Order: sequence, then C-alpha cells, then structure tokens
Amino acid sequence: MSIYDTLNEQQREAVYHTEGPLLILAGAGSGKTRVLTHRIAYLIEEKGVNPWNILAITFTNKAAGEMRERVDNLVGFGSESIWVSTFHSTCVRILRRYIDRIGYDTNFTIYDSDDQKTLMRDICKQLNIDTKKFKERTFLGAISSAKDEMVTPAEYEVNAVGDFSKQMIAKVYWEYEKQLQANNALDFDDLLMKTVQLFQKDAEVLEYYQNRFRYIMVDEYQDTNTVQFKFVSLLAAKYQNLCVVGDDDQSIYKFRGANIQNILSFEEKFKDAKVIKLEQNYRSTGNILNAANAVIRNNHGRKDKSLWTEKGDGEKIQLHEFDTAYDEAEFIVNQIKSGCTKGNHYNDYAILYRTNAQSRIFEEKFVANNIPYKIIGGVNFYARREIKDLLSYLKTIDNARDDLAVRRIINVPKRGIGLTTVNRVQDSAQMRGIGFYEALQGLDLIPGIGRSAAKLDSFVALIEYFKGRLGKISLTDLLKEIIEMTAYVESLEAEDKEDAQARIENIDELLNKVATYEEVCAAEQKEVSLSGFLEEVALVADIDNLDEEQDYVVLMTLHSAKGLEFPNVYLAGMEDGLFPSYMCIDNPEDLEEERRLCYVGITRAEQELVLSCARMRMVRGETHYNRLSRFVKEIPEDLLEKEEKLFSVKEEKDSAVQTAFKQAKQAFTQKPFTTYASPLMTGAKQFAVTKEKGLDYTIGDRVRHIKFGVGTVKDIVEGGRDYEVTVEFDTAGVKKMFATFAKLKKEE
DNA sequence: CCTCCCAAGGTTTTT
DNA sequence: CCTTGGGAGG
Repeated sequence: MSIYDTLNEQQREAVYHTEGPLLILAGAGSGKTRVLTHRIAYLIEEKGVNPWNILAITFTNKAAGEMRERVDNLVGFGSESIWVSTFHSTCVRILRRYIDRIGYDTNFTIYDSDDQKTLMRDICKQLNIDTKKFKERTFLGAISSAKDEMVTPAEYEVNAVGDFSKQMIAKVYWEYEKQLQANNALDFDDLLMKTVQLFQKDAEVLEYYQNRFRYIMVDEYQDTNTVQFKFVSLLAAKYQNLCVVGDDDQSIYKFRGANIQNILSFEEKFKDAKVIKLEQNYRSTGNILNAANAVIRNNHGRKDKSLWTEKGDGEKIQLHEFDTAYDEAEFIVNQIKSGCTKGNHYNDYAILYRTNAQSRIFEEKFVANNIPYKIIGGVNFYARREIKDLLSYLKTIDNARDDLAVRRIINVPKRGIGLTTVNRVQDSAQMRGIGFYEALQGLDLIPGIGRSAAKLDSFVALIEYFKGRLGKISLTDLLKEIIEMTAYVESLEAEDKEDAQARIENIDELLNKVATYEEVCAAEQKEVSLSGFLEEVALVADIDNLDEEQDYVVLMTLHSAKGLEFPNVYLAGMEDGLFPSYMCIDNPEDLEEERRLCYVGITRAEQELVLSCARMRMVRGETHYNRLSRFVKEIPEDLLEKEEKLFSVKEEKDSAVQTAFKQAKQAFTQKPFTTYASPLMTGAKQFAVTKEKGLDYTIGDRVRHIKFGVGTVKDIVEGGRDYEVTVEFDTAGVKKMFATFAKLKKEE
C-alpha cells in the first residue's frame, strides 16, 4: 500500500500527471493541498526529480511553511531544497541576486503602503498638485494597477494622450519611479514587475531559472494577476511543466488586480493542458455544502462544477438577527463560551466578517469575558509608529539611500532638527542629484545650514557608528544599542505616559522577532543579514502569525480566511450594505465577487455555521439600518434554523423599518451609551448646529443623497435643533440622518 | 523649533 | 469614530 492509495481517483490522476501543463480545478475543501504535497512527493520519489528543481508558489508564507512540513512527512528528506514560497518572496530572492542587471543595488529596500503614501505626498508637493482635487490614493491606485498590468510610465503616457487626468497620473508615475529608484527602493508591485523585466531583458538569468525550476506549481491560481501570470509563463516556457491549482469560485482579489481570465482561459494559453476537477469535498457537512452551492449558483460565467460530500447533512445552519451589533457580539461570544464549557476548544471557533472595523466590538466582549482570542489583520504590527521608527534606523544603517527612512528618524527622538533644516538639506540634495544622507555627509556645501550643522553632524556620526557595529555584534544587540543610545524608550515615556507602556511592549516584541530571525538562520545555517531581516519583515502578512495549535478564538476578515478551515464558523454582519458592501451593490460584476467571498466564508465551516446580522449598526459614528444580506436569502430555507417570523418575506421590509425606527428613537432619547463620552463629542457638534428654517421636502417625497443615491422620505421628526429624517434608499437601505448634514435634494 | 489644539476627511477587502 | 494634518502660540 502506497501513500497514493489514500487519494481519490481524480486526485491520483492529478498526482500522476507530472509532465506538461495541468490545471486542477479544486473546489473548496477538495483536498488540493493534499494533491500538491503528494504530487511533490511523487515527483521526488517515483520520478527521481531533484527537489532542487521544484518550485511551489503559495499564497501566504504560512501556507508555504505548512506545505514544506507536509512534504517532509511524506518524503522524509530533501524537502528543504524545494523552493516553496509566495510570489513576492520568490521575486525578492531572485532580485537580491540579479537586480543589479537592471540598475538597482541588490540591497534595495521594500516600501510598504505607508512608505508609498509618504513618498506620494512628497511628490504631490513637489509637483504642486492640489491634493484636494487629486488624491494621493488615486495616484497610488492607478500606479499599482498599471504595474499589475506591466504598464511602464512611458506606456502609460502614450495611452494618456487626450485625457487630462491620465496625463497627470503619467507625470506622477514618472516621478514616483524616479524617486523609488533614487532611494534604491521597490514597492510591492515592483517586486513582481521588476523580476519579469529582468527575465525579459536578461536571457541568461531567465534561462538559469527555467532550468532550475523544471517543475512549477502554483496554488490559489484564481487570484493571480497579469504580472504574476507573466512571471509563471516565462519560467515555465521551456519545460512546460506547470501545474496550477485554483477555484474560480474563490477568486476574491480583483481589487488587487487578480485576473480571473488566468484560470478561465488557461487551456487556451497552454495548449494541450490537462484539466482535472476535484469535486468531492472532505471538509463540510452536507447542509453547509448545499448552502454554499446554492449561493454560488447565482453567479454567471463560472466553470461548472458541483461539490458533493459523503458526510451526512449535519446540523442546520443557524441564523440569528439582532437589534444591534452589540447584541450580536454578545450572543456570539456567549455561545462560544458555553460551547467551551461543554468541552470544545477555543480554537474550534472562528468569527469572520467583511470589514476589519467589525472586530473591535468582539474584542471588547472577549476581554470582558476573559476569553483568549486573536485578531488577524487590521493595523499591521509593522505599521505601528514605534516599530516603523526603529525599522527606519535599521533601514538607514542597511541602505542609506532610503531617503524616506533617514528623514523619518532624523529628528526622532527629538534632536532639535526642524523642518526648515530638513528642507534645506533636501533641496540641496535634490539640486545636486544626490541622496539625502549623502548630503548630510557634506554639510559645508549646504547654504544656510548654520547652527544646525553640529546637530546634523552628530546624527551622521551616530549612524556611522551603528554601521560600524554591523557584523561585529548580533542584530539583536544592534537593535538594543539603537534603543539605548537614542534613548528611544525614555522619549516615549516623556511624551505620553498612557500608551508608552503598550509601545514598549511592541518594542520588546520586535526584539523577539529579531532574535527569532537570528535563531532560525542559525538553525538552518543561513547567513544572518540585516537586509534579510528587513525583507522578512516587509513580506509577512498578519495571517502568517496564526497558530492553529494555540487555543484561542480567531477573528478575521473573509479575505484572510481563504484557505483555512474551522469546526465552527460565525459569519457576522450578514447585512446588505455591509456584506455585500455598499461599494459593490450596484455593479453586477463586483456583486459576483462579493458572492464568491460569501462562498469562501461558508465553505470554511466543517460542522457548524452560524450566520448573524444586526438591524442597527454604527459605522463611522453614523447609525445604519440594514436589511438581511441578500446572500442569506439565496440559501434554501430548509437548510436554515432560525428564529420564527424572521423570514416572513413580505412583512420583513416594513417591520424592519419600524423596529429600526423604534430603536433609533430610543437611542436618541435615552442615549444609553454615554459612558464613553469622549471629549471630541461628535454629538456636541450636532447639537451646536442650528436648525434650518424649513425643509423643501416632506414625507413621501423622492430625495437624492450625495452618497446613497435616490430614496423615499419615510419620516421627519422635529428635534430640538434639527430635523431627523428617515429615508429608505433604493439601493442603500434605510438611513436616519440629520437634515443639516444629509443635505438631501428633492428629486423633481 | 516645538507643542498643543482643532478641523477635516475617510474605511471594503491586502501581498 | 479615529486618525491625520495644518495652524497658532510659546
């Protein structure tokens, strides 16, 4: 009996098909990771392929680690020389070796989205762009999409002819590229794009990697974008041994440039591709699976497949509707709590939601109930101020060409170097076409620097000192020395006693990460390098920190949950406007992507699935009244177990409005949440508003709102200082708002 | 040059 | 609601 006997027929077929292009359409929970790992094992054991010749690309570092481990268990040896990593890590490894062939230093830094934003702000200032009219984020978004599609600034410019705003973007794109290169920095998208450019430009490098990676596997192929496709195609061009695994129904990253055509037209792009469908689901119960099938069936233009399971129906899917998000959270946390007193583990549970903002309320409840939990995503650890500061020191020491990093820390902690001085240095550097740090080293050439020169000198001396320590002491000690010599912790304490504590804990955490990095390098006999550490830091996703062994409840967005599974899953916030997001509601294509996201969510559950929604929810300080998500309505009723009367569809609309309104009334009169009265007092601002003389619309009128579109006025209540207007919008649901703010226009 | 305070604007999802 | 950025005063 061999390890391959445990596979089903289709899985085995996929494993045995080793030569030539192969597309595996793997439905959720159909054991695709099993197929990939067994396939790798088969290549090594039965086909005598050198592990060195195998490349497997996964979606997260975590998945990469798991895959390596599982192959290890199957093969027993050699798995360490298989190259398993994400697209981004793979590209960085290649670029660290060869990027000098296209005009960068191999010790380039990687800019995260914060860095990109800072750089873009600078650029807009330099180009005298009014950021009120043209947003930085618009430029960054356009540039990112361009890079996903491998469009260079020059090409962008050509396409922009006759279009003013595109020309504007082209101009910014040029400058952005120029400054990245000057800073010897790459953004996330560059990692892919530059690698492909390197391959295209340098046949020698390309051939080297083509020969090296004779067998290529790509997981989550439905979420690849154009540049990733190009990357893979180039690598596989010589031997054609490309195996991609994906599920078009789980394509959820279009906003990031994922091109669903990559999977839909794989067979055209790679002639003679074999296609294998995996349709047996090993994860979920029948009810869960049927619900998922029922939802996704409403999408068009998908590859036809239907998942089935040998498992029984299992429990019905629970549906709970609450008045407030607060009640929702309380219910869920209590249910988990009682489940755990009955013998379940915390890590049997996951709470999934559409937006990160939803996590906060759960967090409060978990803290109050003393239940261990972990929130994945949200504010990135490495984006915290104190962490970025310290990393900027390390970046400056590692690559002093990174102007952004140098400028960030030049006056952190405070050294009396002000904006005026920094600008003088900056101008001088720009004038002479040199880097910021370089300019600091020749201060006498900068006009008007005067008294600041001494301070700048000692800053340079400090950095130079640290550079000298590099290689002499461990990275951990270097970081400790930075913290001590700059008195960083003391300065934190001086500026704010309150959150200094939390920040110091974060710094300790960073020290731990450095130490871990050094230990891992030592264990794997890899060279410890500052660049190596910084790179690892730049490429971690929060999901990589998820540890299934640890006993905590996991909370994360639906996007983060892709590829994971849990015995009990809560899908919270199943409300139209939240999920599907109001951003997508009137675009059929976007709505389909939301539906796929819902499909992903449902199929995470193994045994128990609980859907919930809240009639009333605070979003950005505004109260929203939403209806039950349309996706829930797509689930056949006989799969659901719900409180009675919930689904009396005809009534539902009116009663929702009614109860919502009652709730609102209560909320306004009783103000039950005053405990959190903050000095900012958004409420106070509202009360300060003077009532308009009158309204030019009345109940029953059609009105237009700048964001929510057209709707019908349902009610107007005269408050002390303003009118409270209730409007049922055609697409955005029922909203209650103050007339002064809503600025409703009567539709003629 | 620094600090504090206020206003405005922004949130869907992320490697 | 929360963060960020700009402006005024010390």
